[in-house]
Amino acid sequence: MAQTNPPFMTGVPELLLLRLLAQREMYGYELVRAVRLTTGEAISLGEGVIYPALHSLERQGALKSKRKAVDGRTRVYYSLTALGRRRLERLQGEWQRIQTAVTAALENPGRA
Amino acid sequence: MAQTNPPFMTGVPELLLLRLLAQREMYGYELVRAVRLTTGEAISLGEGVIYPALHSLERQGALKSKRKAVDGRTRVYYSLTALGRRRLERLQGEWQRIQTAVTAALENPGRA
DNA sequence: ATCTATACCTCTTGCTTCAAGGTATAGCCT
DNA sequence: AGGCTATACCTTGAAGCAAGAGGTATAGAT
Repeated sequence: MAQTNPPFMTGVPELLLLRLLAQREMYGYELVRAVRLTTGEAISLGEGVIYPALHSLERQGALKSKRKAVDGRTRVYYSLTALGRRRLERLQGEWQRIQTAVTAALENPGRA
Repeated sequence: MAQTNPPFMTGVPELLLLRLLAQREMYGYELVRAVRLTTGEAISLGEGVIYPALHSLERQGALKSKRKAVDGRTRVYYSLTALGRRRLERLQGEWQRIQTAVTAALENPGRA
């Protein structure tokens, strides 16, 4: 059980969170569903992935949080900082680089 | 020093090795250069990645090896087994799934 | 009263990649 | 002879991360 280190997923949670939060502020539980939706159910991240990732990003200054009470529930809304936006851009570039390279290698492993 | 867990690289070495060896048998040192070439220098895997990966894949029965002496040097040539071919197909599908989902989420994080 | 959905959280388990370092031969230049 | 580079194999240690399982608590519906 507990499939550890699933292929191609390293860095993906962070990238998706930053991308979603670049649009509007959201809270953890909401992000769990948003990831499933925006990836067309192809990627599903559990709370055990989302929450630690959010905390880590906040600790590093990429996100800032704000508690809000809604319908007697407490939500923690996250939004991007300037540092977070730069981080998103950098990560997005990395993704582009690797995605392009791997796809090219798969299609044409004979020549560069 | 030692950039650990670089984003988006998990599973990539294995995928690239299987893909290259699906074309023709190759030896470790050759694969190091082949990866650089076929990815247009975008991805460069050191020997510390290649050799352990090859050993692991062989142990799991995805590869078989054959020693050859060439010009007084000993090379270990690897080639795919039937199990390795199935593994390549499965991994390639995984890559496709995640690559498509992430790209879609990056372009259009608002709607599925 | 029970169950489901919402909403937060932590801990442990396995990986995996990567850099650095280690061995040995062949060929070239000085 | 001596030194350097390229070839060719290899191992070890560090750092971190995704995932599942499990834990707490409130609101609303059956």
